[in-house]
Amino acid sequence: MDTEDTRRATIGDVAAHAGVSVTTVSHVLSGRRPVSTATQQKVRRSIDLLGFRPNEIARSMRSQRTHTAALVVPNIAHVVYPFVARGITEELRPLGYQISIYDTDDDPVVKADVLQVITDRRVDGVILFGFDITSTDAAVLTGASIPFVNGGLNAEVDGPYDCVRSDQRAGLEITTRHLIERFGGPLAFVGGLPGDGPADLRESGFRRAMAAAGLPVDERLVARVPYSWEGGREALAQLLAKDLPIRAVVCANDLIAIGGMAMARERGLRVPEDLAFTGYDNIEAGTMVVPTLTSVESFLDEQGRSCARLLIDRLGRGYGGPARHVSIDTALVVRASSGGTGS
Amino acid sequence: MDTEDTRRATIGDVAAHAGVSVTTVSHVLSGRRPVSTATQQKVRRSIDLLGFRPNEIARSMRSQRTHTAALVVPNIAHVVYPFVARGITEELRPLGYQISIYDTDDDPVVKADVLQVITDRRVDGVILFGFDITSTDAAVLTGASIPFVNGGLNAEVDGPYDCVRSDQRAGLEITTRHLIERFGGPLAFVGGLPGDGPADLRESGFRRAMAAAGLPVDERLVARVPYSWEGGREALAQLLAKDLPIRAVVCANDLIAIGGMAMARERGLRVPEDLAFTGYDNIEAGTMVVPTLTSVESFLDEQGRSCARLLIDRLGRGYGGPARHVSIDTALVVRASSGGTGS
DNA sequence: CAGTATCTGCAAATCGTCTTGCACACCACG
DNA sequence: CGTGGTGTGCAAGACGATTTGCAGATACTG
Repeated sequence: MDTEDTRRATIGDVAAHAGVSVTTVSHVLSGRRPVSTATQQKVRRSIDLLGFRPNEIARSMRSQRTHTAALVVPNIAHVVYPFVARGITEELRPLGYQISIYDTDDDPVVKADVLQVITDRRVDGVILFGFDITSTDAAVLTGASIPFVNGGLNAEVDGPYDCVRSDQRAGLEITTRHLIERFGGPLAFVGGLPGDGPADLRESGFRRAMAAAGLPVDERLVARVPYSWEGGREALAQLLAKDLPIRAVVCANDLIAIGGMAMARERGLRVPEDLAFTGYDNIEAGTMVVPTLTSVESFLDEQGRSCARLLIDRLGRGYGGPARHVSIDTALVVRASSGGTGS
Repeated sequence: MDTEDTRRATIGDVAAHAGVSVTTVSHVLSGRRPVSTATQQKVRRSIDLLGFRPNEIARSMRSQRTHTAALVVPNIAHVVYPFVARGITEELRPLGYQISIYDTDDDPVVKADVLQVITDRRVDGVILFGFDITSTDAAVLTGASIPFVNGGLNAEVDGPYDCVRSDQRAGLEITTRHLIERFGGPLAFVGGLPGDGPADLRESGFRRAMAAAGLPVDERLVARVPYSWEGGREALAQLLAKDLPIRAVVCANDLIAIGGMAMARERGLRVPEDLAFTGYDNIEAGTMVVPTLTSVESFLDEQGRSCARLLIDRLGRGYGGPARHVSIDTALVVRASSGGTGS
């Protein structure tokens, strides 16, 4: 038996209980018009007694604002996105925004659907992270006058939308330069498969650093494999089989580097004494393998925070004005795999 | 300047454009009353022309349903929660629910606030994962008649709420038994700090398996440290310093095990020939360290799916009926750290 | 004492959708 | 020609809050 009334109290219930009109209750709540102290107290007591809380749906209906920002990501289980989400939340929650995270399951159809749904729900703003934005996607949002920010690896620096990214090319230049300074050469490079998002950017970073140091790239020492531990093992097996001298390996991400190190050690090489390694992304596993892995930190939480700030800014300015582009710096984290200690 | 009208079309605009009443448009949309084919076509054309989409806020207001479920987690950046989120999404999205993920920043105050806010927004249901539910938390939700399900390590099997958990005690019994069968003894145990959520449960699993095998627990071989890589290193350093014979180490999670293995190898021990290890949680890093780590998989996505199913069920049945409790089985994953191959 | 501010508080309209009660037209049947 | 279905469509009233126009009390001013 429900002793409790199942329906939540409305502002009307409060007004009736306090013996005033709904207007008065609303004014007590919002403070937009003066209300006598006596009346205020009556009203507040009724509110407490009835456990009244304003219905946000009704509020949104009236005010046309939902105090909600949506974060859309391709796959929340991919390591990078949770950190981005935390950065965004930290920035936006204090301003009274709730963050709803939506996962598109790596499926463009689901992405389109999600975008439509959040548009129908009239979120105040959207942060897309980790996508190539299609013009249809953008049209859905702009058509509903919903501001959005694009972040992540594929965010177009030159696009017409606000965007945030980290400069991966520069990041790979840093690791390459680091290995050149410490060991000279010859250097091998293990990249991701072409077309896999950041692969081209990262490889171009390697090449640029080599060129800047006046070193030629030996194409026999360039391998491209899936961004995985197994990929790294395979790449190193191939490289070592060629029996060419190699002093260090620049890897395009940490999984490849960790797999590569494992293979090198299986083949009797000492890391970093015989062969040094660097990775990219600074994943947790890199701190737990032996030797610990030199990598590049791209400050995902900061990327998230930047997205949030851009969105806030856009919320204030409306759709007008130029698109803003923010680049987040990366940082080298030197560990044992490249000789360790300091940078 | 704005060629586009910034306001989205409403059902009224459609009606005016098609020369019919809003009722008719609504009936075309919902199909709840027959509408002549000619009228239907007129209306549909107007809808397309105007790009009309029903305002979900207004819909929710009217229907008292938001088609939204909230997932609340302590910290989305903690490895386990994204997988849970994926499981939930997979189960709930096909049923037309949107999933909003909320992060409480490991802060009970934020948790209370988030719960209040999602209540105010009238989500249809809530999944709490990874919390100790306080009676206040529950009261907020039940007071608003919002069904919820509690999942995760601390979900109370005997509590009055629907809940899902994996049997960690059984999981640790499995690893302990596995090591006993392979190596006999003596066995050491490295657990988490007492009071840190699952620590007590996991330790009791170890003890139960030892008792079942008729083996005494040597308390000198029991260490308790933070659930971290550093904790594992420290624990092994302490244990090895005692200079007692140890054949294998049961660790309460993978981070501890990986750190412990690293320390053991630094001290010149071979893993698993001199000292075998097992972990718990089956994190990715365990597949990348040398030797690879034997662990326990607890099927987080399946836990998520179960939560979702329980919630759906509750959504259908309403608040009545008994609380349901689901336990998700765990599975041993044997890798090199305990001798490898097969189970 | 009349005239004018300043407080208070109410009634009613609004946000966008869905649903219910009616009404009108048309057809068929006895 | 009445009677009773079907189709078809409109007007009006929720849902729960906010805001605006008004009006009755007071209090202050000349």
